[in-house]
Amino acid sequence: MSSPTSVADPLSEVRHRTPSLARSEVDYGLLTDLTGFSVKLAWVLGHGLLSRELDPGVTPHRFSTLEVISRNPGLQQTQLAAALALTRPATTLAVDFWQERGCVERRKIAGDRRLSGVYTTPHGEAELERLRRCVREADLALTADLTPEEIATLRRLLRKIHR
Amino acid sequence: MSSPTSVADPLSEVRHRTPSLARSEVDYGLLTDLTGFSVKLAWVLGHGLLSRELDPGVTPHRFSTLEVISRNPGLQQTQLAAALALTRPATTLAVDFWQERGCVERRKIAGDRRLSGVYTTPHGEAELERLRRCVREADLALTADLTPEEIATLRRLLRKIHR
DNA sequence: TATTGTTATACTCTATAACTATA
DNA sequence: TATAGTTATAGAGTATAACAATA
Repeated sequence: MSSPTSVADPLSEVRHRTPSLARSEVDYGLLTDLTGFSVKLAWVLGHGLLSRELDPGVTPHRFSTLEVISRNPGLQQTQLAAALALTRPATTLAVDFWQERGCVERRKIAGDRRLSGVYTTPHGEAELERLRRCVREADLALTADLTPEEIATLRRLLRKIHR
Repeated sequence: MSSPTSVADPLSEVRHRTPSLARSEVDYGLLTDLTGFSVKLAWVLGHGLLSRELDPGVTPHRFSTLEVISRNPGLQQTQLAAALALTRPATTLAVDFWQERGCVERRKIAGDRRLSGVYTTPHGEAELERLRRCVREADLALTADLTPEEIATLRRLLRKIHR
């Protein structure tokens, strides 16, 4: 079970810092009828829950970067940028972030000295394993009010949107 | 019907600037199994579609502000801040933005001279009507691959998340 | 002393452009 | 000349704190 009464329920805590169509006194007009606005509210809530779960400085986006590096050893930064829709400068900074923490390293690729592949270090893998647990927990909290069938349906429909 | 072949399909155009689990060569690992990541991708896509549809400078967030002001005449800025999860300084700037464009005005409230209510102007209402059409169009584009039943289901499930 | 709203300031994130080193 | 990656710089957005006016 989760921790006792001393720590507030993270879901309801983050929810109170999120706009709500249902709880609010104000009239949201057209926004109520927009799928995009509902998607945004769900995203704000999910981002808040996950940010709260992760270490300070480790944003959801930075976690995604490390996860993709881990699953694609030797990925070039240009490919990483394409996969996460980052600019190349932003990718440099993201890789710097994890490299400074000893979680990834750049290795020169033989044959073309402009290129370097990015790899997780053993310490990075250990960190990632810990972060993955936080991420799974935040994702469970996000969908806590849904049945497994509803979660599956929601994912299927969202995937039809973003593919 | 929409415009002819000279203008590219906005959905596919924005999609190409969005990360994609399905189209990409890279392995997204755990991210594939996260509802939160799917929500984020859908949000990025929707935000891109809507930004593209609105005038330069008019962000989705600023549209929401104007819509809420319009539907709640005389709302105080503190209430507006609470409804949209803005800080009060951010609310001041958002109201300034629309006031500079002649779309809203602040009116002093009799009885407590600290307070002022925010109202749309006739010009603001006309602008809003035009913007609402853009917003509806972007929302239709976002859900173009879903049936009406699927859209209803998606909204119901998202609402269960953010309430 | 508390509250509404504004101003000042700083920080993060991102985007563009310019630079380097290779090819 | 084109490309991978870096650095420099500027812009948008947001957050905190300090402030003014009023209660």
